Amino acid sequence: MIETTAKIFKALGDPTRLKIVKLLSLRELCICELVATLDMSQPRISQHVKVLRQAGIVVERRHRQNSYLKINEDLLKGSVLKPLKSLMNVEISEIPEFREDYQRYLALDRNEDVIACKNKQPRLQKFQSII
Amino acid sequence: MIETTAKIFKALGDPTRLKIVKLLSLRELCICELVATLDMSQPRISQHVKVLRQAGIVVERRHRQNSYLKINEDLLKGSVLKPLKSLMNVEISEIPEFREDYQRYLALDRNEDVIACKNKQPRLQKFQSII
DNA sequence: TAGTAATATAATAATACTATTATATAAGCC
DNA sequence: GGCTTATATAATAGTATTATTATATTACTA
Repeated sequence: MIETTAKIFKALGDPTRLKIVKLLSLRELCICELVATLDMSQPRISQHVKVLRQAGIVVERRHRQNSYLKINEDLLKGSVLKPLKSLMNVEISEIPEFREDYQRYLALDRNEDVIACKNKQPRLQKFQSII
Repeated sequence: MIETTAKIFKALGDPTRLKIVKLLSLRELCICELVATLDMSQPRISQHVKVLRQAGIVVERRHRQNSYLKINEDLLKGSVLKPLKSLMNVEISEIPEFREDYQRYLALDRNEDVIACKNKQPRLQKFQSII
């Protein structure tokens, strides 16, 4: 869950890949058109597109020798962020990657064995985990 | 614009930082509480928090020696994605980083000087750039 | 079938990230 | 002032990303 979400954000966290995504929002383009438009080397484009594909951000349509790319409709609907939304909305106790962390958090929260800070400080209210 | 957007996504594109964000969605926590909860070294937490702060994802409140962190309200409102949304919604011709790229794209689109692919292929319809 | 176009992959060099250990700073407390 | 706590920064080693050049694959085309 954490890994999958991180992968999507990581894929969007690069200027070249964001440029590709923006161009694909205009229309479907093939690799060589991206190469010509962005004036970058073909392997460079191919490699970045691969990252975007593996993160499920763009989809590929093959026709003859060409590889036509377009944005995954989900991204256009704003639902790329579904993984982040569910990460933020789901109960932390139900997230496998937090199994041990959450136990420590609870202990700390109850001031039990895990004593993180010696001086107890005023604290803002908890807030709900809606993203 | 591209760089700023990439920075935000890059910041969220790391498992440790996503864990920190999720924990901060429970409540405000200080560095040492994050250290105790995630059972990671203090410099490791501090460095990741710095990245999140610089991307505007978390905000810091200083009290005595402690550094209390909470999620930027904007993130909770779902508007971290504002930069991505505006990137996707704004006219590409108005994005400085695309100045030269867009000229090449137009030429290619009109089949002018930039000849990207030799064989012209059937093409999906353009679609609107709504994310 | 030889040649070319479109894309993919490999090898590599340069750079950037991550986590660690060690040390510094800064704010209390005795 | 000397000690402790909380956090920051530096130096470093290991790893991962990025872009390049060179080469391979795949699908036409003449």
